[in-house]
Amino acid sequence: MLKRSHMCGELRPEHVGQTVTLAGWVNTYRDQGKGLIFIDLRDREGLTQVVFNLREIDESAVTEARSLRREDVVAVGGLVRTRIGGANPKLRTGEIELLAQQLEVLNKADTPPILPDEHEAQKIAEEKRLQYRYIDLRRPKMQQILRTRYEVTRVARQFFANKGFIEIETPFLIKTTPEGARDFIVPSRLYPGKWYALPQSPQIFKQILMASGFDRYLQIVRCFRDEDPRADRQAEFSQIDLEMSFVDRDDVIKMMTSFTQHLWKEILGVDIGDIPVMPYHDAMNRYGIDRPDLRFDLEIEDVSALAAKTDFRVFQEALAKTNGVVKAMRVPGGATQLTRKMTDGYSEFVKTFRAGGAPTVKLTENGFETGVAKFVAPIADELTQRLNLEVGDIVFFTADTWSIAAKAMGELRNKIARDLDLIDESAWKFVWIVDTPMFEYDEDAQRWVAMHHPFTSPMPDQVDMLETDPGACISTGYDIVCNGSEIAGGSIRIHQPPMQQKVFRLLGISDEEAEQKFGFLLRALRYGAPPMGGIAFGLDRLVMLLVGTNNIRDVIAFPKTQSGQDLMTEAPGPADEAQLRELHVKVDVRNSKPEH
RNA sequence: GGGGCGGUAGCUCAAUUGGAUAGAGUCCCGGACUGUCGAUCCGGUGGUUGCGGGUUCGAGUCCCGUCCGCCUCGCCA
Repeated sequence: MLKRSHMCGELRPEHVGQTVTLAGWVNTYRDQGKGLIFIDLRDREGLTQVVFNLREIDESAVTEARSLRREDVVAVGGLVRTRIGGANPKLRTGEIELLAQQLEVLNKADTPPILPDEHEAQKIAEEKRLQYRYIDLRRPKMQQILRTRYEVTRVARQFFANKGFIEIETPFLIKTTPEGARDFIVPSRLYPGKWYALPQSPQIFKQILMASGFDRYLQIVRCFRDEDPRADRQAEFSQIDLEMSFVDRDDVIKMMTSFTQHLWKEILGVDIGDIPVMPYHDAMNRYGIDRPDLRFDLEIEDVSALAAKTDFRVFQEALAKTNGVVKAMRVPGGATQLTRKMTDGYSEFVKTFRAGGAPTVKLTENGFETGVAKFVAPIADELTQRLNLEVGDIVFFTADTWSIAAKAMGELRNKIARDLDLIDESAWKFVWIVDTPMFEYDEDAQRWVAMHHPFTSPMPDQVDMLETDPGACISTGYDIVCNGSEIAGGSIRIHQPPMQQKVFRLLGISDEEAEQKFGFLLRALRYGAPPMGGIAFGLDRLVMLLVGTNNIRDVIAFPKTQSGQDLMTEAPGPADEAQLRELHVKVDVRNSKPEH
């Protein structure tokens, strides 16, 4: 076999005159006739033009070169020379070419169903790209994304190593735990009828490592949650998981701010500056969402008090509800930019978030017009003043319970920003969201559920509230949000058994159940656990932001589809009877089809 | 589990109101061409219209079911 001497992105005019050997994939072939063939040879570093010339080598080699097709794997030896036909500015190697002297076909490829071209990839159905992932991953863009992903983990390991963090692996085969997402479970061969679960995160183990005295822990780790995927969500995903001992909230925020700044500097060369801190309720009230996109200015106002003065039944009915509110959002210039069809569309849009609709008014030179203008007439001046309205503005309202109205308005805010192109795509807007409530009440289950997770500590001055007013109790939780995307979340943990017990009870987990499910954690706390706190960065989302994609499958080498299949390997697949017998598992596929 | 969009040649798409032998580009095959670079030009092969049923003289098109992909609500401590 011809031995490779250089990579295909490497050769420059200074190599002219050298005899080299390249190896790679045939990216394109251009046959100029019996005596002259061009091949663009590709490897992960780039493209190099190879020329086969009948005048320079024997005819059989040219004939063989002529049979090359896309994605054949070849090695070519020859002489580097300046291009005769002029340089190609599109290629980094565009000033030179390799005059072939030897050709070895290492693997003749079948005609590829898809091609790893950037201009093709835009058009090719993602289904095909996933099915032939090995071809799609040859694309320079995909290579660059996965390299960036590696760079992120490399920078993280280096940064935290310098800060005294130790990387420790935690098990994948663990015990199923209550709360949280649905677990993936794995049958136990040695214990009939018993099951392992795959971790939703290494949360409990990293806390125990703190109890074990490791002080600072890091792990870049896969997590598993058996929930429906989304554009930015996969059933298996990766975290940069961190935990620190003897720290409070500000210590963690400081450390992780520093890391985030360092990461953006290292990967993009961008100085993101300080990361502001915003209380959860501010985020919800002003932006309607706990991960506000601060790249644009639209803000939401609570106008309940004004709305109460109107006769509009929608407002009155909402305000009559427990926690009923009326929210308003001014869209500057929206009166002219948004058509009736669009505003009707927005009304339908908010219905998907269980709001009733999004009534509007436009402010014209003649005062409020269209929509609910006649209802807001009595509060016209106050509303104008409150929202700083100007002629040409449009105002959207939502009226419902606080949580529904806020969410509907928050989603509408993001949608209008996209539609009106208000988002500064070059901006990096980070914010810490803090002071999140410990619990929210689940109406369906009729009980409190943890907003973060059951191991989150309340703020020190809030401990008494656990008993008096759990719904108002503020946690130590903190999330980093970047451009409307949550990239990390964590908290100070409970490190004293009595408080952990108290929180379990509040969550409706009995002492017996707590002992059975979390006994090992409670004992670990009992035998001496330090105050501790940590965070986990969503690696996939970090990479998505850094490479500028909104598709999580782009940043995972072998991702799954929305129905949890791997189109390349066709997982999941059946297991044979013997395997199942060994695992003491019997399959009971209920046929949900109607009988007829 | 719900809603929306889609599935036609290897790939990307078209096909009028239900109407003739389902077309085009590209890929592939053959030919021409010694400076191309998303090469070009000429010719050709290539189809279970996702799958199963139904309506009809006739279905890519209409109806029912089903599978798959994407987006989304629920869900995701």
